[in-house]
Amino acid sequence: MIEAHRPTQNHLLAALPQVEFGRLQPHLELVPMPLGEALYESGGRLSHVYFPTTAIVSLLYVLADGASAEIAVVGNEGILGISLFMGGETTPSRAVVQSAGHGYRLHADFLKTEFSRSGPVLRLLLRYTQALITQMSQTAVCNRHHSIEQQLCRWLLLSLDRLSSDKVSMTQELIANMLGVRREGVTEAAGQLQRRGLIRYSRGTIRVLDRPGLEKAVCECYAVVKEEFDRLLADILPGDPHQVLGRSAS
Amino acid sequence: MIEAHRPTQNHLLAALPQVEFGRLQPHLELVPMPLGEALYESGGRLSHVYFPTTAIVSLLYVLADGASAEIAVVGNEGILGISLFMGGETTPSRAVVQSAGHGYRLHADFLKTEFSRSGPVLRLLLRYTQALITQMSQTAVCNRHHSIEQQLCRWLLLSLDRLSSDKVSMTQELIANMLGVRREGVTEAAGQLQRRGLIRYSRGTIRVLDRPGLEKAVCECYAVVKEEFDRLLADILPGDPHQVLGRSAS
DNA sequence: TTTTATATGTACGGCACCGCACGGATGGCC
DNA sequence: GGCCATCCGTGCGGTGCCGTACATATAAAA
Repeated sequence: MIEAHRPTQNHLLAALPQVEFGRLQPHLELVPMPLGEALYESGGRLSHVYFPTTAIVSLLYVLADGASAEIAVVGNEGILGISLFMGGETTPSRAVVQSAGHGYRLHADFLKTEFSRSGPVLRLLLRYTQALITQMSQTAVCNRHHSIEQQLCRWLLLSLDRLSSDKVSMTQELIANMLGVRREGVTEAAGQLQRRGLIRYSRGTIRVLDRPGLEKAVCECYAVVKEEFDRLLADILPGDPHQVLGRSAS
Repeated sequence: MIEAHRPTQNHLLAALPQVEFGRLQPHLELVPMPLGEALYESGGRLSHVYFPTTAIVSLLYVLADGASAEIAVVGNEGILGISLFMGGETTPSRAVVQSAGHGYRLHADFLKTEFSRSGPVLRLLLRYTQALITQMSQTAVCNRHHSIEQQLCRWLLLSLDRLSSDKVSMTQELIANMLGVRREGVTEAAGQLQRRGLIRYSRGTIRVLDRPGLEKAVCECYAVVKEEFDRLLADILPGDPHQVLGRSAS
């Protein structure tokens, strides 16, 4: 089955007024985002910004000794490459495709021109950036205070919100990398959740069986981030104002 | 001894071109920042932004159970209340004065007007915001992977960079709150550093005896944040381009 | 089908940090 | 000086996660 790709599958693009969207549209380029691809590397110069539609991308920090941690997740609600319009050109983080799919990209120069018009594009991107800051902050606190199991729940729900499916394709090894913990720790936590009937794990595919149950097991961090996204983008994004994120599958 | 207060003690204000600074200056209001004061609370509406000059302010996240963690430090190199110009009006974090001093504040409306001119003020504030994002991200990773001792070193150096003294006034209890660890953990770590002759602790005052030694003991996170601040603000701030942060005392 | 690579489950000692409890030290205050 | 609140040091058992090692299961390749 062939699925049609449209820029408006990205919520930020969809939120732009007609005029702005019209200006951008001819410059939006559909690109595949295969699993594991790095949209940009730590310190690397950015040539484009990316608007995921069906893909999910992780913002990762990698330490000198190879240890890493995910500091934020970006899906079809967001944009990658904020350092371009924030003025820094580069960041010390990596952006790695966590779930394969597609997205649209836009040339750096074009975005900067658009941004300097100080119109809806600027306002929208800054709002989104603030939401991203909230996500990063909450991640920092979660890293400090919550168990692996709680963090796994948070991670699963964040991914689920950005997919139109109840299946997350991801090995425990990769999840461990995201969370910055041992692979065995994830095995352990996932085993717990499975025994409680919340998920079913099999070789790189997690099926969520009981989402309400997951939401009971997760720490507060998930809700804080979700509500802040909804709040910050509610008066900008169209549709149900209290559901910026969330399952788009019925 | 009376010390004169000048807005340009804040590096961001000092970095503004004459014209912009001239517009702002009449609206800048000197305010004391006593230890423990909250400049804003989680979710609270902001009436002003703050430019610290001699004070240091912590951005704290507090969890429902009372546990907390510092996600960033803001001193005379920065500004508090970024959610005002980012468009969100509020954030889920608290801003608490960690080291007493002074700063200047500016009415929200005035700042927003200035920001909407899309001139140097906007560029400067966005650059700073990106540097802040880096600090938050690095904190998240540091929370995950580094020992209390390393984090204490990082915290001390970050504070030192924002003071014009080698003394940090802060009880171990408060530091523990910032780092999101037990007070005893800080006692332990500080004891180690003291035994190695790097610091001297006595009832709420830490004197740094061997800063180079501290810089050897700290994890990479400190340098990453410092270099990113210097890089992002180097072509904006006056003076030595490689020393945005750092001891201003000789 | 057999082989091979990859993914997941399990076990075990070690350690950093936690929660708790208490003793001792310091400095302000009467 | 004597009292008292605050701050710092220390000890102890518990636990969550780590590092390591190895066994098993599944899917892909030969």
